[in-house]
Amino acid sequence: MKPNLKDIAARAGVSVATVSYALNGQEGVSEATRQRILAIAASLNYTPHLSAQILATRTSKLVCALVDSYQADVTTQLIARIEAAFIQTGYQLLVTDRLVPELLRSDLFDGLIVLDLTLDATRQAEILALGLPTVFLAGTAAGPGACVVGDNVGGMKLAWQAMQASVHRRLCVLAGRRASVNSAQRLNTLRATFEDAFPQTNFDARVVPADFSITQAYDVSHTLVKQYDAFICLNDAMALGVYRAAFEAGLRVGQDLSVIGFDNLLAGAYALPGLTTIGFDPTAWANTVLAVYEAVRLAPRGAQDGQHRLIPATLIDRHSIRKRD
Amino acid sequence: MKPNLKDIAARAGVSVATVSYALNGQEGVSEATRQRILAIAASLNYTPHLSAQILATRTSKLVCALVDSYQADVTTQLIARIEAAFIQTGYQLLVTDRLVPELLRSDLFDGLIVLDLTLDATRQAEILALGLPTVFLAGTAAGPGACVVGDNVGGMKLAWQAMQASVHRRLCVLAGRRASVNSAQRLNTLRATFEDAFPQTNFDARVVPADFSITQAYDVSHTLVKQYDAFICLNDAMALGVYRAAFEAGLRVGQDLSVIGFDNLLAGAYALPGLTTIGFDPTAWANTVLAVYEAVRLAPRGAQDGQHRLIPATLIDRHSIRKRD
DNA sequence: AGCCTGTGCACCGTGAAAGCG
DNA sequence: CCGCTTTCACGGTGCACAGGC
Repeated sequence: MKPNLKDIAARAGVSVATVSYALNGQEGVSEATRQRILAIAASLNYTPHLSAQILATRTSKLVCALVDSYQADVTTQLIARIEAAFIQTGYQLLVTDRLVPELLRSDLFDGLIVLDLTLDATRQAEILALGLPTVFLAGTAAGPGACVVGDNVGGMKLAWQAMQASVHRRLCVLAGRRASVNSAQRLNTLRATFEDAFPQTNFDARVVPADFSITQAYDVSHTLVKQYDAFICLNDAMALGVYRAAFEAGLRVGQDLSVIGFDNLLAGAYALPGLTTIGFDPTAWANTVLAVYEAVRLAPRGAQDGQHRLIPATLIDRHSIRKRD
Repeated sequence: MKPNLKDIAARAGVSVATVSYALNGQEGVSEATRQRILAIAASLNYTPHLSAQILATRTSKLVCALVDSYQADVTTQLIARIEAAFIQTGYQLLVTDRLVPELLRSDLFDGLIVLDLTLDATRQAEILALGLPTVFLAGTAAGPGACVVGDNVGGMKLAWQAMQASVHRRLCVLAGRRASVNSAQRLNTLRATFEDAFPQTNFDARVVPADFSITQAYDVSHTLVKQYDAFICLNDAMALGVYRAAFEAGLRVGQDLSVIGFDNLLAGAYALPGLTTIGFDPTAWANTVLAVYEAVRLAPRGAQDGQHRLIPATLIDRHSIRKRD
C-alpha cells in the first residue's frame, strides 16, 4: 500500500507532526532527524495524499483550464505556454472542456482559466457565478471578471493595412457569431476603419456571417469568390474555408485573390500558400495570464472586475495577399 | 462561505450523518426528511467538498488523461469522445500533458489514460511504475500494461491497396521514429506486403525517416518529389509535408503525384486536395477504452498486462490519389 | 420482539497551534 | 529557546446502535 505520514513516523521513531514539519521544510526539527525522515520518505517512495492536504490546508495549487474545445487550436497553442508559466510558480494545470459545476465548486481547484475565444456574456456570467478566481481569455473591459485578451483593435488595423497593399480591391468580410466578443470587436474596428477610408460606401453589405467556422465559410464562399477578391476573415478558420472554395473554383489564393485571417493558427502556417494573418505572442500572453491570475486570487471577492490586459498584435506576413509592385 | 453538511444539518434539524445519507440516496432516511434536506441543500447551492469525499471513501471518480501534446490532433479528436464515454459512467476526465509523479501518485486520480501515439517502451514503463490503473492508446500485445490501439496491420494493407489503384508507381515511404511502436508496426506491415508483391525489389531503399513530423517531411521531400510519385506516409502530418514540397515544386497532388496518409487528421480533411488516409472510428475507440479501463480497474495489481484490443481501420478515400481509369 | 428512522462517533491523511521537558 | 509531542481541525462517510411504534 501507499505509505503515509504515520508509516514514516513509525519507522523514524517520531510523531506524525514531526514528519509533517520535516517534509514541509518547517522549523523546529533538528537537522539530524530531518535527514533521517527525508531518507525514509524517499526509500518508501512517499508522495503526499493531495486530497488530505487540500482538506487540511483549505488551499489547493490546482488550477483548472476550461477550454471550449480540444480541437480549437488557438487555445491549445496557449495552454502549453500557460501551463509552463503556472508550473514555475508551483501551480498545476488541469484541462477540461466541460463546465461541470459540481467539479469546479468542489474546492479542488484554486481557480480557473477560461480559454474560450468564442465566449459570450451569458457563459461568462455562468462561470463567474461559480465563485472561483477566474481569468478569461476573451471579453471586454466593461464586462465583469478579469480578462487578458489579444488587441483586436490594433490587430484589425494591421489587417486592414495589409489588405490595402493588395492589388485586389473588391472587399468582403467574413464574420463570426454576433454574440462573440472577439467577433464584435474585430468587426466594429474594421467598420470604423472602412468608413473612415470610404465614407460613401456601405460597409455592412460586404459582411457575411460564417460563425467562425471553416465549414460555414466554405459554404458561403462558393459564390463569394466570384464577386469578391479581397477577403478579410475575422479568424483563420474562415480564411481556410475561403481557400477551399477558391481551390474548387480553380482560383489561386495569393494570385487571383487575396485573403487575410486572424489568430495565427498552425493550420494557416501549413496552408498552401501560407496564410497571412494577425497573431499574438503566446509566451507574453501566458505570462500576463499568470500575473493577472495572481492578482485576482489576492483581490477581495467581487473586486476581480475591470482587470483587463491587452496583448499587442503583430502581422504575420505569409503569401496569401498579392501585393502591388 | 461555502456551505457544508453541518450547515445543512443545522437548518434541517437533523444530524450530519442523516444529511450525508439523504444526499447520497442511501436508505434509512424517510422520504419526507430526504425532500426537506434536498430542498435546503439546493437553496444553499451546496456542492460536496471533493477532497473530503476522496479522503473519506478512499476512492475517486477522477481519471487523468495524459496527452503527449495539446496540439497532437489525433489524440485531441479522441479526448472529447473518451470524455463523453467516461462521463456517462460517472467519471470525470482531466487532461494534462506533463507526467508529474507527485500529482499522479497523489491519490487524486482513480486511473490514467495515456493518449500518446508516439509512446515508446521506456516511457511506458515509467508510467506503469506509478501504480495506477492505466490504459495506453499505443503499444504492442507483447508489452506490459493494457492498451487499445488502431489496427496498424489492417490499416496499412488498406493503404497499400489504395495506392495500388494509382497510376503512379514510383513508391516512396515516409516513416516515423524507429522507437515508436506505431511507426514500427506500420512499416513492418508495409515491408511484408511489398516484398510479397515485388520479391526482387529492395524495399528499404525507398524508406525515408521523417520523425512523424510535417517539417521534417517537408525538408526531405524537396528532392523526393522529383524522384518518386507515389508516397505512402506512415502518418498524416508527414503527408502534409509532402503536399507543401509538391506545391512549391509546382506539382499537383492527386494529379502529378499520389499521396496517402495515416490517422485521419482534421488537417488532412481540409488539405487541398483532401488527403486520402486511414482512420479509426473514434467513438468505437473511446468506448473500448472505457471498457478496458473498467476491466483494468477491477483486475488485481499486475494483472493488467496483455489486455490488448484492436480498433478496425477504414480507408478514407479523398482526392490525393490519382487512380487508373 | 422486529422494523423504521435517525444519531454518535471513529476514521480517512495532513497541517498547525499549543504544550511540555 | 530548542526539539518534539499532543491535540484538534478540515468535510464527509458509514458502522454500530438508540429510541419509538
